[in-house]
Amino acid sequence: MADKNPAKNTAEKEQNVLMEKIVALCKRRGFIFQSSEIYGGLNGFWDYGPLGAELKRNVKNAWWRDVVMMRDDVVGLDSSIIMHPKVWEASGHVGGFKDPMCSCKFCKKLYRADTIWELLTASEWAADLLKLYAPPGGGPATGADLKKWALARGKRLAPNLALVRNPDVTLSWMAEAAQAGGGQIRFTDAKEWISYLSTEQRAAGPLVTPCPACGGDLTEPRPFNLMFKTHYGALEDEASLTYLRPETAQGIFVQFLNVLNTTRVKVPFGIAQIGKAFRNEINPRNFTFRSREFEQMELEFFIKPGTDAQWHEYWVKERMKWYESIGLPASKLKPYIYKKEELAHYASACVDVYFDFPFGSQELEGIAARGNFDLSQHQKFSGKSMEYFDDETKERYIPHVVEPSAGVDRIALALLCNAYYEEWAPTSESAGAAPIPAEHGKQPPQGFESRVVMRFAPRIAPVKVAVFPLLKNKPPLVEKAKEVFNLLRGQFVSFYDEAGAIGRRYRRQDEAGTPFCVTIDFDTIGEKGPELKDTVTLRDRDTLKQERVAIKELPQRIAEAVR
RNA sequence: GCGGGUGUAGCUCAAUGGUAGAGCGGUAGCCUUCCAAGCUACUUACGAGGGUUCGAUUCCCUUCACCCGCUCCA
Repeated sequence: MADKNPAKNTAEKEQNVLMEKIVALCKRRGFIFQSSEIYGGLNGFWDYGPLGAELKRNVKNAWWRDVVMMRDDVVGLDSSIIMHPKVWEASGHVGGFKDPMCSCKFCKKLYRADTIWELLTASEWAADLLKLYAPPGGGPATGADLKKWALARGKRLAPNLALVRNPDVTLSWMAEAAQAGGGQIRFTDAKEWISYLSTEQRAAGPLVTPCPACGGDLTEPRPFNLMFKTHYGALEDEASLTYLRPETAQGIFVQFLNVLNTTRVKVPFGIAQIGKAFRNEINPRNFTFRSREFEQMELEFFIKPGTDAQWHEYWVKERMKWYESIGLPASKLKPYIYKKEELAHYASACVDVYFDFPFGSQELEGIAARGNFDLSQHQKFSGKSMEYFDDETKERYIPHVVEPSAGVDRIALALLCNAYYEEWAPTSESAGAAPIPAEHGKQPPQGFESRVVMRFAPRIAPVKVAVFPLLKNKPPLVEKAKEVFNLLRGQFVSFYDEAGAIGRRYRRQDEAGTPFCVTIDFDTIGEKGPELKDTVTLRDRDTLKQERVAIKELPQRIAEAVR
């Protein structure tokens, strides 16, 4: 393989450095901590600190407000994490949720067992070798042909294939097997033929499946069960085995009839749920992006069969708009439209919402048109009819469903990555100047100092407003500041700080992403006369501009900005 | 799961086979101080478990976590 483009390497390195800075800030400021850190941490699990908890709650509240509160056609649900084990048989998770994996004993590559044959036929060496399975003369090639291939093309293309590693041994056991079978081996198909040529010694075990990359021996498929097993009841026997839910969606399908019967909803309508889900990811990576315990926001929107395409399109648009409403810019959001062959057999369409993280473009949400697969499965497994009677058309049917399913933790991470910004802010000697964007690898000019600011949309910022007395050793200022703080804290997540120099307190709030800081000074307590009495400075996080505002106007000013 | 790297204070980084030091931060105090100001004091660390050794943060082994690459992502 040729060297990677050095420019790309540099860019990648910068992105890695950026991600490291974001992770460091998350820990330093109390957004995200490693789970069980004092015991050395636990791979794939993360805790949210005081600021992270607020951020995450804001994400969930924004979603609940826009998807449930503000709509006539969606109701909420909060189902249990542990459900009847049959739920997971019906959903297909028990059967299909464990992907058997094989790895190559030679080059160590890892494959999903059910994709290997596909990869093989696409690989250069197997495609080349397969020409000998059905040569122009017909029938599999002779041992001499195979040996010739092994010594020439095979050596280059598939160095670890048994036929190439040790052609004489491989071909001789095949010849023996042929003799024992009466002259010729009857291969059921090309797949089996390849497996024979991949097996150096038959006595050592079953036929070998070769590695698509190098031809080496793959291990037997090992099941990876991606669901967390647990037991209900105090006895840990087979009968009490169940799972922590790998998605919240099934709780919705399972309670479909109860919701239908208690809320007088009519198709089309949706059931929304926010909650934790658990998956034994093979390889957690990229900070909180792929965690083993995570939180989902899922909507199952039930529709009349045949209206799938239009509702799917509707929800894709709605959801893209929503991401912009919480401050993720359209330029970093991309829809990924599934190709026909990538869809599950029951799905008619699926679009993922991708976000440009520093570690690449990754999925935040999937919006799938799943037909009536889930309700049909539960009807089949439970024996309960999931049919809906449409009063208007007098039709009876199992509703189809469009499922927008979003990851709270991924969205929170996207917000953190998007908010992180380094710039050069004026120091006291050039106070009043506007901040300027930092230039990579350079020092700020005279009168400026670099600052890190989390530019969250005010709507999702963890803390909305911080209140400071200019000096803490002047009781009238402190008293007044506490009064203002108490005025605001009931309406907004607010923070009171009197420690250290005022500039330091501003910078602390910049790293927390607090959009507003209110400072009580000597004018507030009337030292400069009655016209400035009971006014404060309202400082804007992004522009650093200060404005003189009457205390009684503060709640409205802030409310308008954080709505 | 494989390969490579890393692990010393909250952060960044030192030193050392004889149990560790700085800068920044944090806390407290002084200061009529609006963008990480100044002065003073205080605070905190060798990821975990074994082994070698009189003695291990340092050498060896194991393990855990994090980062990078491969792979995977129903």
